[in-house]
Amino acid sequence: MAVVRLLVLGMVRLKGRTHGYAVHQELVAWHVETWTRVKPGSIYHALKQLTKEEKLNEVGREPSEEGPGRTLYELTEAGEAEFIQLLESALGSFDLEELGTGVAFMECLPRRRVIEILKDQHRRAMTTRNGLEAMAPKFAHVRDAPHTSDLLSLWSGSLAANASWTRSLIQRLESGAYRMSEG
Amino acid sequence: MAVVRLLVLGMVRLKGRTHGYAVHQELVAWHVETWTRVKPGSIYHALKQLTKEEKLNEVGREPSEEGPGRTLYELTEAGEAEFIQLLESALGSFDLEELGTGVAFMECLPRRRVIEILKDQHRRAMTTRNGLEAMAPKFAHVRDAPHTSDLLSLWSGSLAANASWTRSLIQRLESGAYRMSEG
DNA sequence: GTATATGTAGTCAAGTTTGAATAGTGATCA
DNA sequence: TGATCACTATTCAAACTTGACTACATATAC
Repeated sequence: MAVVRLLVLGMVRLKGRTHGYAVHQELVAWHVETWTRVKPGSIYHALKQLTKEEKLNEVGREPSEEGPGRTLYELTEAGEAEFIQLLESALGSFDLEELGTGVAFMECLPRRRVIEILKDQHRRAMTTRNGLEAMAPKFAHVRDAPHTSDLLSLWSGSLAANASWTRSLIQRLESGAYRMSEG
Repeated sequence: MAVVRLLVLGMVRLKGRTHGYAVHQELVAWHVETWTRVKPGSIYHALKQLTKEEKLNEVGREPSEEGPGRTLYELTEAGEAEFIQLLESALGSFDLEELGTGVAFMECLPRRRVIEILKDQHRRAMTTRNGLEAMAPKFAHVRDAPHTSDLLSLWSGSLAANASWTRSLIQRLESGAYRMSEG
C-alpha cells in the first residue's frame, strides 16, 4: 500500500538520516498501530525499494552501542517529491488508513493546500455517498446480489461519518488551529 | 487478505463447480467493487493456493464456446470447514471489507449464530471505542505523536457508525428478516 | 560465571496483490 | 477478406506483506 511508503518517507524526512529500526520505534511511539498495521518487514522492504527507485539514498552503516550495526538512509530530491505527492493523495483519500496517515503528516503542507484537498475529498465522498444511495433501490429486487441494500447502507454510513469528521477538521484548520508549513 | 479467500470459497460453494472467470463475473454482478477491490489475478491465485491446501479440488478442464478452455474447481470438505471459519471470523470483524464480505454470505449460517457473532462484534467494537476515547486525554500533550486526538476521533467515529449499523442489522435479524440457513 | 531473558537490527521464505501481457473466439465493418 | 474491436480466460513478473528466524548486545537471576 501507499501507506507504508508514505510513513517511511515521512519518517526519514523528519529525522534527516535514520535507519529501519528507528523508523519502526518512532511509528510505535506515534501509536500508528491504532489506525494501521505496519510490520518491521514492510518497513525494511520499503527502505530497499525506495532506495532502488532513488527516492532514498543508502548512506553507509553506523555501529550501535546496544546491538548490531544499522543501515542509514537519507531522502533524495525525488524522494521529497514522492513524499509530497503521496501525502496529497492520502489526504484526498477516503480510505481510513490512508487518510489517517495523511493527517499525521499534514503539517508538512501549507494550511491553504490542506484545506483545499480536504474540501475536495469531502465533496467526492458526498458524491460517492449519493451514488450509493441512488443505486440502492435499483438493486433491492436483484436476487443474485445478496444483501446489497444492507451493504450499501454500511458503506454509506461509514462515508457519512468520515465526511462529518473531515468537515470538523476543515473548520479547525480554517480557524487557525495547528502549526502548518509555510510556503 | 482473508476477503479474497472467503469470496472465492463462497462462490465455488454456491456454484458447486466453476472456474475463475465465472467467479469474477459473479463478483462483478454482486457489485463487490463497491466495498472491496478484487482483481482477477487475486482470484486465480486464491484458486491455486486453496487447491494446494486441499480446500478445493481441480476437476479438469472444460472447453468454452466463447473463448479458451476453463479450469474447473470444486469445494472439498476441508474447504467447507475453511469457508465456515472465515465467514464467522469476517462477521466478527470490524474491518469494513471483511464485515461486508461476511454479510454477503451470512445466509449460509443459522440465524441465531449470526446474531450471536454480530452481538459479540458489537460489544468488542464498543470496548475498542471506549479504549480509544480513554487514551485520547493521555496523548493530548505528547508532541511526538502528531494529531493523535484527531486520529483517535476519526477512528472512534468510524467505529461508532459501524456499531450503529451492526445494531440495526441485529434488530432486523431478530425480527425474522432474511432467509437463513437451517441447522 | 553462565543460562536466560530482553531489547536491538535485520533477513528470508512463503503467501498475496497488481498491472500488464497472452491467447482464443466471434462480431463489425470497410 | 482481413483489420480491428470486444469479450472470454488465464498467466506472469514485480511489488508488497507476513511471520518466523538470525544475530548481536546487555542485564539479571541463579
